[in-house]
Amino acid sequence: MSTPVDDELWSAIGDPTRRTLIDLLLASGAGTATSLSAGLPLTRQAVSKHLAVLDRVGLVRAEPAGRERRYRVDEAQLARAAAQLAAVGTSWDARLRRIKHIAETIERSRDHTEGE
Amino acid sequence: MSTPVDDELWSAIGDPTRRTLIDLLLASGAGTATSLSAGLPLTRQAVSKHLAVLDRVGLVRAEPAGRERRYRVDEAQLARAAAQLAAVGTSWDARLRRIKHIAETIERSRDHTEGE
DNA sequence: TTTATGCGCAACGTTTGGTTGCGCATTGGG
DNA sequence: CCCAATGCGCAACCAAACGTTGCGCATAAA
Repeated sequence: MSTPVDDELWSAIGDPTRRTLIDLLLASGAGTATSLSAGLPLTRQAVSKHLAVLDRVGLVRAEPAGRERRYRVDEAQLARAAAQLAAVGTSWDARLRRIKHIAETIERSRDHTEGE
Repeated sequence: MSTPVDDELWSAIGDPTRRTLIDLLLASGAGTATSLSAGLPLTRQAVSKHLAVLDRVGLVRAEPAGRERRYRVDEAQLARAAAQLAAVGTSWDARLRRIKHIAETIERSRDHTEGE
C-alpha cells in the first residue's frame, strides 16, 4: 500500500517548511537558498538543506548561474506528488463512505428485527 | 496559507507509520496498541506513542475497555484531514496548470515577434 | 586587487521516532 | 481467594532529522 520510494516522496512533502518552499518557488518561478531564506524565519543553511532534500527526491532541480544556485520546481514530479496526496485523501474518503454505508445498513436491519 | 493547527494535523498524518496505523484501524474497525503492533515491525511502545499523537490531534479516540485501551478512528476528523490533503494537491495542480498556460502564451507571442 | 556576496562543509543542540526495561492494574484459572 | 498472565504506562537511552553558528572558498563587482 506504500512503496519505499513513495515514502521518500511523502517525507519530503510532509515537512511544513518544505511545502512552504515549494509554494514560494511556484509563486516566484525560481529562487536561491539565500533569496528564499530572506522571507522565512530560517537561516540560509536550513533552507539549503531542505532544497537538497527536495532535489534528491526530484521535486526541484538546481541550475548553477554564476556564483548562484538557482532552484526551480520540476513540474512533472510535483504533479506526481500532488496525485499521491489526492490518492491517499480519496482512499480514506472512500473507506469512510463505505463504513458509513455499512453502519446505516446494519442500523436499518436492526430496526426491522429488534426493538432494543 | 497554513495555520499552526493545520501543521499539527499535517505532521500527524505526515508520518508513514501513523498513516499505516490509520489504515489498519479503518480496516479492522478498532484496535489496541498491542494488537496493532502484532502486525507491524514495531514494538507496542512505539505504536502506543503514535496512537497518543493521533489522539492529541483528534484523529483517533480511545475507549477504555477493562484492562484494554481500544482505539477507533474519528471519522469526521479524518475526513477533514483527507480534505486538507486533497486541497494541497489540487492547489499545486492548479498552479502548475496556470504556469503551463502562461508559458505557452509567452512561447506563442515570441514566435510572432522574435526569431531568436 | 580588494571587497562583498553566495555557497558548501563541519560541529553542535534539540526534537522526534524507536528500543528496552521496569512497575502497576486487571483478568482468569487453581 | 490467590497467583500467574496479560495489557498498559513511565523512564532511560539511541539514532536520525531539523535547526543553528562559524568557518573557508569561489565568483562577481568596486
